[in-house]
Amino acid sequence: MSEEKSLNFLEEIVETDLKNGKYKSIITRFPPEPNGYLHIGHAKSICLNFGLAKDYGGRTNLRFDDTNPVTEDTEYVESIKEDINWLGFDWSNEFYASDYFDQLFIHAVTLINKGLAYVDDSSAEEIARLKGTPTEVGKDSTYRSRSIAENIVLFNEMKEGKYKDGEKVLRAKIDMSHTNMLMRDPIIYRIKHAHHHRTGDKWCIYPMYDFAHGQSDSIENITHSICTLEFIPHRELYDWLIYQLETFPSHQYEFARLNMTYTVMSKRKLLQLVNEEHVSGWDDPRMPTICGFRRKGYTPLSIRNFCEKIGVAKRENLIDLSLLEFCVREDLNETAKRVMVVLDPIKLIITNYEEGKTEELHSENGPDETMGSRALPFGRELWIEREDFMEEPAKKWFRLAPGAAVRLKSAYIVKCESFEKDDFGKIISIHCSYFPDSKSGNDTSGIAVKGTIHWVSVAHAKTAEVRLYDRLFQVENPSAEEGDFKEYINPNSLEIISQAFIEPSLEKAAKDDRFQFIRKGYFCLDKDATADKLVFNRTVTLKDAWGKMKI
RNA sequence: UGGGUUAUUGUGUAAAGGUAGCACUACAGAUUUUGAUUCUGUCUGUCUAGGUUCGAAUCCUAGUAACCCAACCA
Repeated sequence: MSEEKSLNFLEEIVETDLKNGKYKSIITRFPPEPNGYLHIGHAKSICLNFGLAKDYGGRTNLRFDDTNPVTEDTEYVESIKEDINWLGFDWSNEFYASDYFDQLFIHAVTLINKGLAYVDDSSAEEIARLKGTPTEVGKDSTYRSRSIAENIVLFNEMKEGKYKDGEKVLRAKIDMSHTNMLMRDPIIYRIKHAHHHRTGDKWCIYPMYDFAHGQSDSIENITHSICTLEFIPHRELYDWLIYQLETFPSHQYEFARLNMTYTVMSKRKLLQLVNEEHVSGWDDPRMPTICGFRRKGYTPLSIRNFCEKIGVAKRENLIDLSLLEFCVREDLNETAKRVMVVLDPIKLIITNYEEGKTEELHSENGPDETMGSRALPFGRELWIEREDFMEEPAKKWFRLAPGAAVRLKSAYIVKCESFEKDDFGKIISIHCSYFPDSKSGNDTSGIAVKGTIHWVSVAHAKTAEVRLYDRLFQVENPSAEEGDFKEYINPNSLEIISQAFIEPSLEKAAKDDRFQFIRKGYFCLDKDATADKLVFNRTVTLKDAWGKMKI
């Protein structure tokens, strides 16, 4: 018996529709507005839409919802396409809502001819006032009773450019006392004398979201139009338009958007972070954008796995950042090359090791033997991590301390004999003796040590800048806190180590390489790296049981 | 004083009247030349109150809480 995999509610809907023969195959769509960069919340939607089609043998269109020329730009179109591809998905068609402007105009005329739409000359303020409130019914506009013929003339004049922005709108004629605010004669066309990134200056009237989006779905024969919870009230209008226009009956289904701890997910807030320079840009590795995660070193697989693990449902959620971190560690643990880098150096001198001597040692590149090994130069003087030495060792301390011995990874066991301090009491060097017969691979010393530390040969070390990223916010849910969310920005979200010591093999680091700096975390090369200056980003730390114990 | 949606451990997500499961987190232990990985184990849950039933997370009734809706944004 094969274990029955439990389905999320959307998969159940699709399976039922397919089983009942409602559709022969499904078509979904991912409908970004090209006015910003994609974030991890979009990744959830992408995985859902493309994943559903992939799992059930359907297709997915990429459709840019470009009905507001004022805020949209081709720059965003390109970045969105890049991000979707990077995540590992391909679309069946690349469409634009603006491709349908002619058809949408005809649909609008149809509504007018059916007496279901009218041109309103009221100001925005007046329209808002007459709309009422959720608890108070609206009132009809005085223009609501215009004749069909007059509406046709006026709407065409709107299209011809006879009116200025805001002078007139086209509204659906539904019900000003409807309990659903969206059904109170929603605006479906407005005048905007603006240049559109695709249609140029052909149009000066543009359809509103509810009109354009739903009918674009119909035009593309989208079977399952999946969106987030806040669009639930829109569904009634979505269905009304399909019914009145007698177009393909696409159906809208809603799921809860992704929220994650220690970050914000709204486009508006992310834009603020960029504009007010709290981060370096949309692809700042601290941003929850897809390009931010990419630059930080996250893999497409890890993000897809994350989207799989968080599930899909209709209740508000706040996902632990630790789950995402688990996913990226899970992937990188298997694939990242192990290397040694010392971030906060202190010099270790092996007093009984011949001066000027160099040995070539070897170390495994990863847990899987097929990853091979690499040469590692070893000498009398080494850089080790400052935090790996304690003058007065804590209990359960496995690392270096006066009189204590540790294994130097892939090298020898050393024992601390003494250490030196400068005038300020800062330790500047540690003197050790080594056991020649403890060499890694053929250790005959019989000495057992509890700790193993990483190191880099002073004589062979190269340098690099290393950027250590931490969570962008200090609180779990900055959006839910009192006051401005930016008050909760973590002031220590970026620590730059301008000169870390790296093992020589890292000089050949390439763009898509992933590394584990042993005992320190996963890292990748940053786009700022040049031939003269390497720059690494920390993708994520390793789990740190000792670090937790200390607290 | 309206309408809509949702409620299962710290966080997510399953269970379609029949043993509340899985993952992350946390904690404990084993292994470890990364205090990583791996392995083993432990803790915590059905919003509340009634009802129906042999049996309720699931059905009924009444509450409660959270989120969404008053852009010529999407």
